[in-house]
Amino acid sequence: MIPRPNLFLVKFSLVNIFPGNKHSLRPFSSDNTPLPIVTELISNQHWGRLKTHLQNENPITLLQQLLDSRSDPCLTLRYYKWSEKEFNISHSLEHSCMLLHSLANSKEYSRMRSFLHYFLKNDNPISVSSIFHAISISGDSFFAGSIIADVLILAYVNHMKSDLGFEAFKRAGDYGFKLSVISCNPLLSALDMKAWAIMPDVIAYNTLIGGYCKKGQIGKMYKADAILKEMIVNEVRPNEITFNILIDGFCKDENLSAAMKLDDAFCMLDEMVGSGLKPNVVTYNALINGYCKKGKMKEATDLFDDVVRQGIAPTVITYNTLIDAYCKDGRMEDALALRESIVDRGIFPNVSTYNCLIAGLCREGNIAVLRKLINEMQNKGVKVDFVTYNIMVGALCKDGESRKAARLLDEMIKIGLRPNHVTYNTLMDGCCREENLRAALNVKTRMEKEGMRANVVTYNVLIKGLSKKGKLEEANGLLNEMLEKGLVPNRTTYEIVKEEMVDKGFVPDIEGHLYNISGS
DNA sequence: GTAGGGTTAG
Repeated sequence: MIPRPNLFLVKFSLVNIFPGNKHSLRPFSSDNTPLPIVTELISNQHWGRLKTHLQNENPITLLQQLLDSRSDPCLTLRYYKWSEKEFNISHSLEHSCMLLHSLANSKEYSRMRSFLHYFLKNDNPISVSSIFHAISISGDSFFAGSIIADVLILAYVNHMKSDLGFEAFKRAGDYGFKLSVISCNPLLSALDMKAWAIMPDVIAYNTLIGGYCKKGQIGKMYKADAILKEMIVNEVRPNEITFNILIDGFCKDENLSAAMKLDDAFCMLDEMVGSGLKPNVVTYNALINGYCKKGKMKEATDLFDDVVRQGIAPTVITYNTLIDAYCKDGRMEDALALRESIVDRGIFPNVSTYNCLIAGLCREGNIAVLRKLINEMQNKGVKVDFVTYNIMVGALCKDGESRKAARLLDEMIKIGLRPNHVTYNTLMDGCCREENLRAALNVKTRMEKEGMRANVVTYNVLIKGLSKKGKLEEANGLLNEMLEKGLVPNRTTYEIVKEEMVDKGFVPDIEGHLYNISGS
């Protein structure tokens, strides 16, 4: 038997392979403030200790640093509120808007709502026009600005200040922010203009349908389909995007009784064509991906040929879908050849193309080609991203090289790439596999120091590691911590620590979702 | 919950 090559023999340092990345070195935190320590104190609500830390510092400067350092906006929000109360200060309008922008970019809509509620609570005398000025200068995302305006109007209406809400409505128009039915309907009702209430438009319906398609429960597509019918009844015409969302949803629905069929997706395609809409490359990408993910490579390539015959130009995503499928099917030569051939069609492999191939080569343990491919990326000026690092961290962990994987984590931070949950969770899993529980727990501490909160996967990995080594008490401690933090355990949690979960009153329902019979 | 397709974690 040929021994599996040790991945790290390649001297796998993406920085060494990518000298170009060295120039983009960014400091992780400012030199004079130990930001990770501060974020940890905020995260654990150690306000007394934080106050000691702040003795010689301006609380406003710290807010500025938290905002500048891309810290978790929820954490920054917590500090914002605490510092206002503790030091009896009011943070500036601009800082408040910066925080709103970062909450909007993180899709923390309910926190935005409560923040604006808090902001307007004390009969805030700041004029609507100053607020809009601050919104426009404190962030560069037009999209986030629109959401802030939306939530602001809603907050005015909820505070019985519909005159100010109406003023904000007009200002939003001046700045070109796009408002939604979420704020406009309540505003119009407040102004007793019910007759003019805005019907949800195609974008609102598509958003709603997309929301159902993303959820993983049984019957989600039934509900999504019901909304399609509802929009037609309300005389809102579905467009290409509506059908693309639905087709993609059906392709990814794992709960269909006949999992190997793609009937529903193709019924949708018929309905789309029947409505006079023309399927585009996005439609076919979703269908090709559906075939690929169900292991039907023949059908996938036939459909691809059909698309080309129709004169629809495949995109890099079409090719990435096929390349990834070849890789996962063990057909690395086909995958590599396809990546070479697309250049002739004027399509250039991007970082995702390389990520698919790198993941495939790692699975095979084909280090020689892996090294060649990474050189090629460098020559073609395609920069590695955090997914590339996540793949490599995963590969090293699988090889029992979690310490080397940890070095890659350091490296990615050094070159200014931000690790995500996948990075930390993968590394923790690697440490657990090597029964190095202390290292795994250290990774969790580190992730929290950097302002990233542990998620359900984090806890599942650690609880599994601890239980496997018989440390049931500690595992139970983490399970409690997870529940205290308001995280919802899932099926995996249940499978790992069934007894403890049952003790706590959790039972899975028919769909595998957990609910708590003790009512808490 | 702020409209669509591809790559990474339990």
